[in-house]
Amino acid sequence: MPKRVTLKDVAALAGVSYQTVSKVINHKAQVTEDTRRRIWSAVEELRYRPNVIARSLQGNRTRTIGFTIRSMSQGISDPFLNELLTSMVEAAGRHEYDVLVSVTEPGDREMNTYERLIKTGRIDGLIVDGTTRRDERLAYLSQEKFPFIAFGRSELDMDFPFVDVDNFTGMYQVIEHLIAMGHQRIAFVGLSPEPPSGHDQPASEDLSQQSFCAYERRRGYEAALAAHDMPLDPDLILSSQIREEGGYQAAVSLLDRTTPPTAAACCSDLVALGFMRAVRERGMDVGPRLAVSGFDGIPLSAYTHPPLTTVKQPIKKIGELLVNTLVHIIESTELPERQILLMPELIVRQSTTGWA
Amino acid sequence: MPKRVTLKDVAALAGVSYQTVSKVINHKAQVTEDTRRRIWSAVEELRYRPNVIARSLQGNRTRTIGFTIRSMSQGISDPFLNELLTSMVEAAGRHEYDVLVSVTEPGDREMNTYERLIKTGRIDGLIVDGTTRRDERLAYLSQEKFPFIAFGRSELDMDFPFVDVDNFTGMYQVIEHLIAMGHQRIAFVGLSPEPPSGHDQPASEDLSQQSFCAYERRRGYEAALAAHDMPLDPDLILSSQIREEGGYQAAVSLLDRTTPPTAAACCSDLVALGFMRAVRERGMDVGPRLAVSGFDGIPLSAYTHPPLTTVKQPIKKIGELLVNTLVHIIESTELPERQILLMPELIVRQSTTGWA
DNA sequence: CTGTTAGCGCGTTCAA
DNA sequence: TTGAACGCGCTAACAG
Repeated sequence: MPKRVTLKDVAALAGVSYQTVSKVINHKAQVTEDTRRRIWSAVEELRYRPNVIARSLQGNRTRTIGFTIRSMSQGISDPFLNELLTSMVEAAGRHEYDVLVSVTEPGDREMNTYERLIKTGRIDGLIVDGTTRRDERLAYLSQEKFPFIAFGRSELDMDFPFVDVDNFTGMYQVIEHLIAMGHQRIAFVGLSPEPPSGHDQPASEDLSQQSFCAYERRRGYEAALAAHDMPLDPDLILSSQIREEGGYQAAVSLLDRTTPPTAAACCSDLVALGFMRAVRERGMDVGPRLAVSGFDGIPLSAYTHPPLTTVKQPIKKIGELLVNTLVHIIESTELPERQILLMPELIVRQSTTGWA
Repeated sequence: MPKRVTLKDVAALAGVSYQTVSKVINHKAQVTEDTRRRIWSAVEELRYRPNVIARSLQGNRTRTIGFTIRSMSQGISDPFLNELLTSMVEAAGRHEYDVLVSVTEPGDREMNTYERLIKTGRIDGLIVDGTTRRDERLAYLSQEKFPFIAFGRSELDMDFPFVDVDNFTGMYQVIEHLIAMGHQRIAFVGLSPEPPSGHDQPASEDLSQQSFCAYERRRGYEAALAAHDMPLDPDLILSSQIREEGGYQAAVSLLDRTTPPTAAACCSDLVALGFMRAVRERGMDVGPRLAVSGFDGIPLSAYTHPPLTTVKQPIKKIGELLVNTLVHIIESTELPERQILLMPELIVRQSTTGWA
């Protein structure tokens, strides 16, 4: 580790006290033009950069925001992370903040992780991903009055800041589209964090385990059917693991029935891909007679075979809004909006329409 | 922001000096069983957690490692990031380190970003991604004697720690496989960071801009052809943007020729997907007569249509090795190996063999 | 205009 | 076995 240059080194070279250097660097000083120049040239010569740790200690703020991803099998969709993280880090940079990433595993020790995160003083605020219907993490952070923002909502008896996409409407639009294409038996492939449960048995009845966004999407499915006076057949509602394999298995279980559905609305693009693979393995074609839709709008969805009908989330914008809003909260500056709901966009492609 | 509990608060409650508390907490004290118990119960009651910023300042180490991703269009493949980052963060956690993520954009200001990163004292070491053939970042870090490790090698006149995959051999194996399948005209679709250049004109001759791993893969391609006495046709070597779109465009340019190739070895799975889409749009089938291969072995590659022949990188292991090695370097502890080269694994699927 | 004193929370002396 | 003094690098408040 190279020796670090400190204020005192600069001060020595410039022939002033180091406190004066500090003032000049922070533009909080009335100094003669001469000493200012001496100081800045010493800074340049020594390539001095202020120690952010010392600054943090003294200022009681780290200019760092935390971001927790839930390890594998839950939380954000793979191909999103890059884009989300990049947009968050870039947005943070614009406010001169850094981003610290932590991985948390749902379970007993999870709250300990959060406690450590917020009580050791290494971050000024936290971005929480993958909210559940009853998310204790949010309740905890709120109770501790720690600045945070959630990517996704939750059914809590409290207000908290969030950025979310209207998953209900997104799925509603998908189902309406499928109905418009003439489908009568539309399956819904939901998400479950753990190994696939069978039919309509959520992996656990515990609301604190159920993904909020998956729940919203399912509500959108049910509402759309109801709005068109179509029956809700519990046998057509599955939940699958979050990745390709889950969709594959769901498809197997659906397609081998005597009366399989003619359309499947999947809760993620990756799941839809797994689903489509199973379809092809059975020698069938994905298209108007057996429609498959995804959710997320990952870039890849345009390049699958057939290209996937999906709902696109404005992921870059989400990252920016999360960071910008959180920074406002941290700095207690004026805030246009603490709760932001974005509309997703239905993208219709050949996986539901065929090649016409 | 809630008020923070400090050592002094604990000391007051336990009725001892705060220095004593510090010793007990760090297990560096001979104290009576009685005071020890009083202290720990005070810690519990107050839910005291040591302030890591203060610790960092005093100890001159932050227990934080930095990870720089190159923003969009370069660097690590999308679907990898989640897995790599997760494995890195988890591995770091085992050493009680955190991970700070930065985004850097290749260009003039890039080195400033690195200077800031290492001179402001916020990280103890750095993991550098997306190395180029002549990577000035590595030279700079090395010259500054800042602890770092690269994901990927570089052609520098110096030794530095890295974890890399043998991309040369990986691509070599792909080409041998294609040759064994009877192909005589095998195209190579390389990677270029910027908008696609035409033929064999690297976006720039500047080695500091050329991706090292892409170069290695191309060398593997050339070596395999040579080993089988096959001619090297410059017209069959393209470079494409790193994502799906690039593969799509490369395919368009290849397939519309009078004598198109019968196989295409792509430098990434995403590129291969774009390629395959273009093939299908022309009413052709990907398979033994028009083979396409990828590189990376992202989970998705098993679910494409047809499933993609690819080279799988042990990404989780890479993340762990990067972190473990870097921590050894930071702490100057014994080190089994500073330069680690992992063998990738060829996975043959139907995109080159067809459905038998 | 500039330097001095003080303290952020902690770990490490060294005395008591 | 415990506590007092000191300093990590910096900024803030005040004194000169």
